[in-house]
Amino acid sequence: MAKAERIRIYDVARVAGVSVATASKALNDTGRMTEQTRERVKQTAAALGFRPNAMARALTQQRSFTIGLLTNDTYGRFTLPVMAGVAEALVDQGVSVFLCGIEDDAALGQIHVDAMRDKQVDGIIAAGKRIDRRLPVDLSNLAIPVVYVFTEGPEDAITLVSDDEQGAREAVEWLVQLGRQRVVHITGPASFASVTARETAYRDVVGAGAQVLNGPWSEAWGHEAVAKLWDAEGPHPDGIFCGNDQIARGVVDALRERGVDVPGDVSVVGFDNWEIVAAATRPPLSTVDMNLKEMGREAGRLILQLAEGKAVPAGIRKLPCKLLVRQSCGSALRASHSNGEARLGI
Amino acid sequence: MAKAERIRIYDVARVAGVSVATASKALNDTGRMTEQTRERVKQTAAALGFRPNAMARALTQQRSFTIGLLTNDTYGRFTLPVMAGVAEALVDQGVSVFLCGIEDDAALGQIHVDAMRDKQVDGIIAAGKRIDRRLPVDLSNLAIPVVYVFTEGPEDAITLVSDDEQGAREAVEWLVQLGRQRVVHITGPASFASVTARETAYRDVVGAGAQVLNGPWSEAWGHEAVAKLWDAEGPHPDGIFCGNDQIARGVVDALRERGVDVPGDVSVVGFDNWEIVAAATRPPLSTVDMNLKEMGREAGRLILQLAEGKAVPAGIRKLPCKLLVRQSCGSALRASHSNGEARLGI
DNA sequence: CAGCTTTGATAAAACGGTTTCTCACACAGC
DNA sequence: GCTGTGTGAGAAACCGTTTTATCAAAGCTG
Repeated sequence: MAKAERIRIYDVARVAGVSVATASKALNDTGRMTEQTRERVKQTAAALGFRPNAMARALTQQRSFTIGLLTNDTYGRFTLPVMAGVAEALVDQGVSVFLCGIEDDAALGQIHVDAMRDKQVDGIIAAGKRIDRRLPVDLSNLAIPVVYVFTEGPEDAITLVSDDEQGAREAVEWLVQLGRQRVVHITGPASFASVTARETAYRDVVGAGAQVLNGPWSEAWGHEAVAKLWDAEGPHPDGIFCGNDQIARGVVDALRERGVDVPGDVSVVGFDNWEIVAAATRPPLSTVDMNLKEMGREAGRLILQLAEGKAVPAGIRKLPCKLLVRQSCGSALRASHSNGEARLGI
Repeated sequence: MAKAERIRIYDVARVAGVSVATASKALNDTGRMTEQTRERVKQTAAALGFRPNAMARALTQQRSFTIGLLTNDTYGRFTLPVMAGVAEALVDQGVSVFLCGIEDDAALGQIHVDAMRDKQVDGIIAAGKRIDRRLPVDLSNLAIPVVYVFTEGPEDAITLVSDDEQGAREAVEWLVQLGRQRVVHITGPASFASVTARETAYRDVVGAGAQVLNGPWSEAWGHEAVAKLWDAEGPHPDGIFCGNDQIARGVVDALRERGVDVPGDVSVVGFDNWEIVAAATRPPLSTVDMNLKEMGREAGRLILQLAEGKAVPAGIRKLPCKLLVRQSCGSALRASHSNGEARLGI
């Protein structure tokens, strides 16, 4: 099969016996003409396998059907699901996504933003890995719509973040519902906004007797925190709400090594639903899912609206988290909705 | 700051007092003119902040400075580093990357390939997660250069894969060098080409007394395999080469639970260098890194060559793996080169 | 049947660049 | 002084679409 010359609308018009203008209008369902003519052009185009040149089209219209996804988290745990959601929301509309990792590098960020502008993207989605940090790029005064996802944006921007407080509340309430009396919170560094948000919710639910341990976001810290708690005087906790899944995994491992039964003696809940960690924990970890993919979908929808010129009210939108119950809490009354078990290749 | 109208080359020409043609030639370092004129145009362009419209440029030239990255592994462990490498190799050349996840879905794949063609990408990189599986898309007869990475391509294609045999050989030789006498191999399903490649190398090095256990690619299988080995009669292994890091982590955990010292009694090596698993294992896991990022870089370089019309010989290129020594083997004589500790956010 | 409106289709002008061709001019050679 | 030659610059064509303006023919109206 010869690599055929690409068919242009000119060819379609010639074969269909009409002018280029008519062909264009027929294919785009615009303008006026006999239904018969329109149909003939369409069939000719289909028969010839005509596909319009997106560059030429973008030049005349004001749309390139292209958006830029700028991310800090190349290509980490947070941006990944977001990307998947964005792509999912846009593929139906024929919109393609430029992926640009900027790695906390302002210069690199500028390069990518410039490249995006040159390539006339219809919008930019800026995605991060912390909701209390800005990306090292200036996207204001850009004449291109911008949506911020899981990162801090300017005051008057459209920003999508997770509702950490609500997620944490659900998790802790679940532990309390299970009858746990002494629930502690082992979490990350207090410098993170999500840490304080989750902690606030935790204290709200637990009330007096709240106990929070801050440390690094690591399995090792989970071990260490358990050691602290169990080596201390007095009654041990019977419920542990962890700031993320890595800490939770460390906690569960440490408890097992001490002969403490999870979920028999202690219920443990994590945060993030990082499948690879949560599903491999023994027993599998109950955890809070931030619905990052849905966040991506929503970002895609919003940027599309903006690209089409529709107005979207600015402000911060918190998207709800969802508690995902596995086996680390016991008594799984709540439906599991195990959405997507880890598909682990080699 | 008003969102200024975009500066066109027309504006540059007018301000510089030359024709559009001259301006274009000045900026692209083509054509003939006084060095003085050229410089004046360039300075005018810089002063005005002129940036050429990539769409318009792509229409006349035959380059869109855009490539498509088609991946099966949305957005998993293998494609991620590959993407990073690709992007790194291309950003300097002003080439942007369309990321398209196709999820083993032929229809979705076709949609994305069509979208790429419409958008006139200069090349396509097809990346997978298994070197013995094809992507569910037909990229032959495409009139656009294609490079296959970490996936099986057509016979006459340009394909980049990891050299599993060499990597496995290095790992096992390292165990033997350390004085390990009874090295076993716990690995994934035999249906994977990489499993047989690694096994072949293992048997080559170990010779008589080789023992291979196949199972799923999971931590659980690591536990199970250790149980089988240690519950059996006769002397226990003193070296274990694992088919991936998850299995290795299961093995190390299982050994610790049995009171077997790693690396004192047994040396363990994994495969993949999946930081989040390998670095969190206690002790941190020695493992084989497949250099996926370098594979991505090479793919980027190749696709660039092809896009520029240069010929590149077809065939399968195996890129070497690198043994990364951490603490699960003992006696770390070999330099560690711990390239990039896990940067774990919240 | 003259005058007006609607209809179907087209020619031509964008879009924002690059590239090919043409041309005026200065300069050297005879 | 006339011709050839290189040089700097610009006019115009082109890339492949969309869109606007135009127009002939047909259909109505009174």
